[in-house]
Amino acid sequence: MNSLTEENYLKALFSLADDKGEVGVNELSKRLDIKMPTVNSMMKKLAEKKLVFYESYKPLRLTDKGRREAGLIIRKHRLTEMFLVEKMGFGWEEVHEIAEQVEHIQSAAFFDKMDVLLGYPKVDPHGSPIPDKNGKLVWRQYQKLSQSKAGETLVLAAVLDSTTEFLTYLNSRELRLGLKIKIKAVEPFDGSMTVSYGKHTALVLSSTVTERLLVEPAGT
Amino acid sequence: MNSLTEENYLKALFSLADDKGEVGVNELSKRLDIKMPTVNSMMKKLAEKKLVFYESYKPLRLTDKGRREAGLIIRKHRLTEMFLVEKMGFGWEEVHEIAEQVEHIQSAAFFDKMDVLLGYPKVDPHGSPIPDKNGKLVWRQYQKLSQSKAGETLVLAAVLDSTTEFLTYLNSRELRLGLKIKIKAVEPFDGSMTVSYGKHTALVLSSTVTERLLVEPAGT
DNA sequence: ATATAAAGTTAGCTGGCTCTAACAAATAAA
DNA sequence: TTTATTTGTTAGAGCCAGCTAACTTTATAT
Ligand SMILES: [Mn+2]
Ligand SMILES: [Mn+2]
Ligand SMILES: [Mn+2]
Ligand SMILES: [Mn+2]
Repeated sequence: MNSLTEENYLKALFSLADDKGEVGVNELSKRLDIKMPTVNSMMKKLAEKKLVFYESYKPLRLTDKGRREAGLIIRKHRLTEMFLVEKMGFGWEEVHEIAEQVEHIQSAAFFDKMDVLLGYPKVDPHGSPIPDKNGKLVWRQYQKLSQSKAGETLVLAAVLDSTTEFLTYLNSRELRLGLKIKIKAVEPFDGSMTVSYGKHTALVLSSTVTERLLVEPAGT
Repeated sequence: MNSLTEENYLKALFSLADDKGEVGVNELSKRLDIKMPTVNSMMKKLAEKKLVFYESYKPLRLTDKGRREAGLIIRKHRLTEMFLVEKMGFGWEEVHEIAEQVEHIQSAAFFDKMDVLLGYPKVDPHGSPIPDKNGKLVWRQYQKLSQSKAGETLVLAAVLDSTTEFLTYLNSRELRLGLKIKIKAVEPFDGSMTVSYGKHTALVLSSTVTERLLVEPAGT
């Protein structure tokens, strides 16, 4: 059994992995807000447990086992967020912090029950996919809103930032998942977009925002 | 903020307190399955935090602050058990272990939401009272089934043992809270009782069982 | 009253997870 | 290609929560 601490390292490794599955110690250190020497020794420990490939001065990589265990924790996190929103009436901006704690509960039955009650959901309230019971996670092919062009109509599919601050900002603009958004103009200077959706006919989104929104073409 | 470890000590102190509110180090040590020297030093730490009164070679006592904080953890534990049974479909025999972990979640909103969804319950699935928001807990005046006499009719109000094993035994005999039980006979030799309830006309309960069941007079 | 047993304490050690300071390797800049 | 910067590692320390061994105090039996 992995400790709560180890679980948080695994999750961070998983989510920081680049296309090659590689993560730097420095990067991980910054994400977790834990100093590099601490991270370094934890990586040696996780390597002992066959969860991480570790070689001096080389990037870190999760083993299959490590990736699986990370996926299972993320599964618990996302099922929890979904449960909190769908069954307990929380807003999507309130659930990440709570799930960060609940994900460490050791009880398969607890999360299985959530899964059943929710009807085996495929995505969490932020549009992120929920890994299956083997910890396997697959993202649908979304792109960032920032990469779309004027004239396109898109559906808001997921957010890349689940902090209360960002989601509260989206709430204030009535931006929700599933919303159909039309891009009216893109300002070349700073990348800000003028968009329309629902009752909003001309709302401006900064690139800070459009970088954090994932969309798919309308009608998929 | 208290650590998970400190919270478990506080809960144990609370539940072991005798009529004078006193608890011995040895007693606490056995309950927590932690050796006496470890308990001893933790008591000094909790005394520093003004949660317990500690004097060498004298019994331990929770301070008002300690009792309040213990009560609030027990509140979270019992609300969780109630939520698991009432809203998630768990059996009363499955919830204690899960609640033992969930009680440490730091989120007032999480437990407030449970409270609202449950309609402000006064007791948990095992008949134990749920402390109020100030951590105050009051037991109704129940007595042990073992203290009742032949001929009496009683209502099963609470269990003193929430282990899976005991509750599974009760399930197998269809013994549930709220059940009306008539005592047909008490065997003086070993204190075992022959009782009738529901479809059961003559079922024998050992004193091990009757010691763990709390009852009140039928018609209260 | 004395001896024995039980309960409580002290001292010193361990493992888990964190840190800072100093050093080494790899990468980027000049 | 040499130098500077960034990244990664080692060494040594501290705090937390546990342990055993040895000792002291209090309670119980004889
Ligand atoms: Mn989240
Ligand atoms: Mn977490
Ligand atoms: Mn319980
Ligand atoms: Mn607990």
